Amino acid sequence: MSEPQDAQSPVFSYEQLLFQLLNEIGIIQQLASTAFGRLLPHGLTVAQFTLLNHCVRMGDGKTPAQLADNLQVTRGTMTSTLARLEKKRFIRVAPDPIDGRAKRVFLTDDGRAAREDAVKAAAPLLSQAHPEISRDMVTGLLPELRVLRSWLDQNRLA
Amino acid sequence: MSEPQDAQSPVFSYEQLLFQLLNEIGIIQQLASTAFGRLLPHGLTVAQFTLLNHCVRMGDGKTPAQLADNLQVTRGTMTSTLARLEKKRFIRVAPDPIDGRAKRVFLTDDGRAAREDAVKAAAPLLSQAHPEISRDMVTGLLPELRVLRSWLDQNRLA
DNA sequence: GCAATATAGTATGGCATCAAACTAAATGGG
DNA sequence: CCCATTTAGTTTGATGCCATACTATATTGC
Repeated sequence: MSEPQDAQSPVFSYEQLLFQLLNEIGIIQQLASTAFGRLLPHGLTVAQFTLLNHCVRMGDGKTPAQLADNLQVTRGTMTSTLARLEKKRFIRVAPDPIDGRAKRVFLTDDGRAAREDAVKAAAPLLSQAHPEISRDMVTGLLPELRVLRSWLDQNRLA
Repeated sequence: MSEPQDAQSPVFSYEQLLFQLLNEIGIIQQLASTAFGRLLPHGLTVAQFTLLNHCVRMGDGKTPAQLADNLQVTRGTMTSTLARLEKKRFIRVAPDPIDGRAKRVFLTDDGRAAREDAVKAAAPLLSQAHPEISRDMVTGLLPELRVLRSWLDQNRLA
């Protein structure tokens, strides 16, 4: 029915192009996260690894509310993920000594070790992308996607 | 502790960079899909809209297995989404006259209308991204992300 | 033809996610 | 001081998603 279209031509509206982009991003996310999740050790899920990784890289001792904000999930979601990680003894959750409403989240030694194992388990899969996905392509994409993320973050509708 | 690093410098390994990229993509996906889901009409979810939209754009009459493959979800997931859309009368699912195992999925008039409404509801949000996210940026990102998606698709472990 | 295999679809169970409603503690304006 | 509001965290219910195990139908090899 329709001819193949070059993305440069004005046949696609800006809205259509942006929608295609977000669509592509959605599928990449799904494929990558499913593949990654399959090889995580210690029964870790992607969400659980993401939290451990964040604590290792950004420092622990944050409140659940801060973590939820940093990782872009609701507090309810964070409550659930923290409970699962605590049951596995990968984190420790202590009451905040100053603010009676708040808690503080700390990594355990087991948690650090599990995160290390996960990083080691994932490395081969990532390496496999080379050379089809070149380093230049990755370094080129990163700043632009950060702009996009930043915009979405700012314009979050509450 | 550590100095800010330019992504071009070899301080980040290829694996680390790719991981950062996938991380960024994950967060973009989550923010975009949550925002999009909030303004969908008729109680549509993102997954349900995606299916309707696919049928409108790529033609209906496909089997659930084909749809699952096209949209990159498992067949179990597709069974569930199809059931919800059928309950809303947005699609019709008929047995395949030739292959006794298969079914065929067709849009209803209500389904087409609901998809139209959804597109109209989403347009303002997408337009809002201009000019922070330029058309050139979008058209530049698209082909590269398609390469990445394609690679992940090919190397799907399973 | 028939047995072995492959494919279509379903069912179950578990995790992640959001929205909305809720409890408890802190904060701020009179 | 106290009440109203804000903030931290939890709970509940719904959806999406995967993995796994299952049924039913088709295909293939002998």
